[in-house]
Amino acid sequence: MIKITFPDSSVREYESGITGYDIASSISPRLAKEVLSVSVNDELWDITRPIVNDSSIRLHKWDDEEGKHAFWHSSAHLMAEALEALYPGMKFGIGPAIENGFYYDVDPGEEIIKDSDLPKIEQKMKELIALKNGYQRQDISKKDALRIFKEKGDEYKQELINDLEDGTITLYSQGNFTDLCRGPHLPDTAPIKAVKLLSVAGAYWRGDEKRKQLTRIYGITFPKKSMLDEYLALLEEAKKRDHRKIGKELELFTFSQKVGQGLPLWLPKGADLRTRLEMFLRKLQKKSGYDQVITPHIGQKELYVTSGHYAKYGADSFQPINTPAEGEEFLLKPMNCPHHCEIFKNKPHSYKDLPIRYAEFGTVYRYEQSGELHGLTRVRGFTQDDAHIFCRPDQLKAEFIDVIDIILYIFRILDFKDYTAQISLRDPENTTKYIGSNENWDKAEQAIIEACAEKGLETVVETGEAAFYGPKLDFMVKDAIGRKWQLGTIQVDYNLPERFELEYVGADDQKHRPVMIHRAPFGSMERFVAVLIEHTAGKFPLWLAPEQAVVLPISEKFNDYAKKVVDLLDEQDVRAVVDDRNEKIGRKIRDNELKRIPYMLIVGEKEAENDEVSVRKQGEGDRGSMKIAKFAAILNEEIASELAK
RNA sequence: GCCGACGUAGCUCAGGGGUAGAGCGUUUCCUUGGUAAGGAAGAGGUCAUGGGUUCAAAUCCCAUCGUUGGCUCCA
Repeated sequence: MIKITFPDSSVREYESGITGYDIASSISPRLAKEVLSVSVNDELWDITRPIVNDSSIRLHKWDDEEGKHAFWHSSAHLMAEALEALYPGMKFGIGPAIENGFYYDVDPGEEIIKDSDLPKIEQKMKELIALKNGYQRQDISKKDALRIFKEKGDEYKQELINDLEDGTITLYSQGNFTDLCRGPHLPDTAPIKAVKLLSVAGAYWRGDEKRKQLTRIYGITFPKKSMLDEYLALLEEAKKRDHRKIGKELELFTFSQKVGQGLPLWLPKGADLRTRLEMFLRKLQKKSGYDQVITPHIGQKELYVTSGHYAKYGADSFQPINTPAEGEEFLLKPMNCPHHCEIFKNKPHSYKDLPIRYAEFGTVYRYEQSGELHGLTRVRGFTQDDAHIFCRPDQLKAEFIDVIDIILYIFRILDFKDYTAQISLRDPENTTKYIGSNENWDKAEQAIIEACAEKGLETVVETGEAAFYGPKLDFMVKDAIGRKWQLGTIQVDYNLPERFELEYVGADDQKHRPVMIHRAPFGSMERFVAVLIEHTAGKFPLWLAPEQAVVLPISEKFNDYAKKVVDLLDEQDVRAVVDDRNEKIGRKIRDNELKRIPYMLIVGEKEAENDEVSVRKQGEGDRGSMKIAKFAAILNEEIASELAK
């Protein structure tokens, strides 16, 4: 007999050799039907694998990550089986479960797999599901594993096996398909009731663009047909929040082929929104001791040679601008830090002056590869809400924490709850990617980790994700369909102060090197506005809305009164416009609802007689009539409460 | 940059080897209406651009540009 410990710490005895499935059955038939995988001493197992030692277990159903994972991973194998049947000789890379579904990277040789081939692959998968083949696990020696895949002619699997320890290698087979795999898998294909292959993409083998590009097929499966329908409906719904769509509908921004790709044109309402965000941050920064500076859009190439950016990015960025005078070379400003370093050097600084905080809404230009451009979230010309803090080493942590506070404050005001704070450290295996001494890197990384710990900030650590000159703390926020974008960023830098030979005079009358913090709470105005649009679906908070109210005259007879209302509201700092089209009130309401203007003010004979407006809130409906001044007061109160979070 | 998809009126899209369609928007006229689409008439397109095939190309083929789902990259 063995002892099985459950998550609630209860312990039951079972015969040695019991399986996860058997344990689930012993609890309830329903659980047995739903269990997909099992964690045995925190290792994920098949529910058919015999447990022979005392263990603590967790059973996973569809609702658990681990359950879905087994389901989708098994689906990936199923797709591979279908592919092998349809395309004999196809070679396989890796095929994992992902957050939503699964993919498989395959090398179809001479064949090209297109979107239009997906239905026939789906069809094959459905045929294979009907066979209800079991997934068989098999331990195998490294030598045998290599032999099998060598015979099959699959060099990708051989490469993977070569990186594995002998004694840890397992194969899984279902039907005619055998794959190198750690598992776990479903007992058989029967639970897979709905299949949808979503897209075809190119993906470099092992993520290395110097290696062969394989064909990646994305798919998703569900235990019920209705769940697939719901998922697809959800995706459709999410697409309605796409900032590119809403940006067009609400006339916030546009692009022009003639101006160039990745170069956004802000339309009046978008510019208004963006300016308001800038003013908001300006005010916040003023309170936090920042000084606003302004620097030019180009700088001598030499400036970026000094900063190290030219060596790192020069070849892959916009090329130098040449002037009629010989030998002059300028670069479009790809970042503001070198300029700010030169501002710091404008005069000598005492330790008493520090920290010095230079802020600038600095527009920068970066040559992003064409395939990387994406709406407003990835562009070639954008404006960073940048600032550089020059401080003494003993001030670093406090400064860092202050910046975290600014970012969290902004997220709170704008209701961004679902964010990830990511600490990006350098890859210790590959230090040539970075500049600066090991000692400085260690100090900088330590400072970030300590500051986060002190703030009690929940973080994830990514090694190898640091900037080339220093580690950073990034705040990642998801868009409508779940893609993560970096918004706020804080970076510690010991390198630029050294390269620019920045100094201050200490209490000891000696020269010392300041530490630098790069930070941008929004990240860039473009990306921030994009994510804000997707979060709000274009229904901006009142304080940000380009138009806060629209006055709707019942008939053209009341257009003059409507204009008077707008003027009166303007005196109370309320942004209002008139819809004076020759349309019925129902039509005006509909159109302005769709424009997401927060308040509609309906005016006709009754209102004109009493200096009133009939108030209607966007998405909510009639709020009754009130004096114009009262409405303005209510609106300003609402704004105050939005900004008091 | 790479793999896949797409590009038709301001917007959303249908069509498709025989010379251009719808709805919305826009313009004019009628209507002056009280809480989510009033009516009529008109204007508007070198079917992304450049080649090729063909008696004939918006339609088929190639290239380029742009957009897009991914990959890589992201100072």
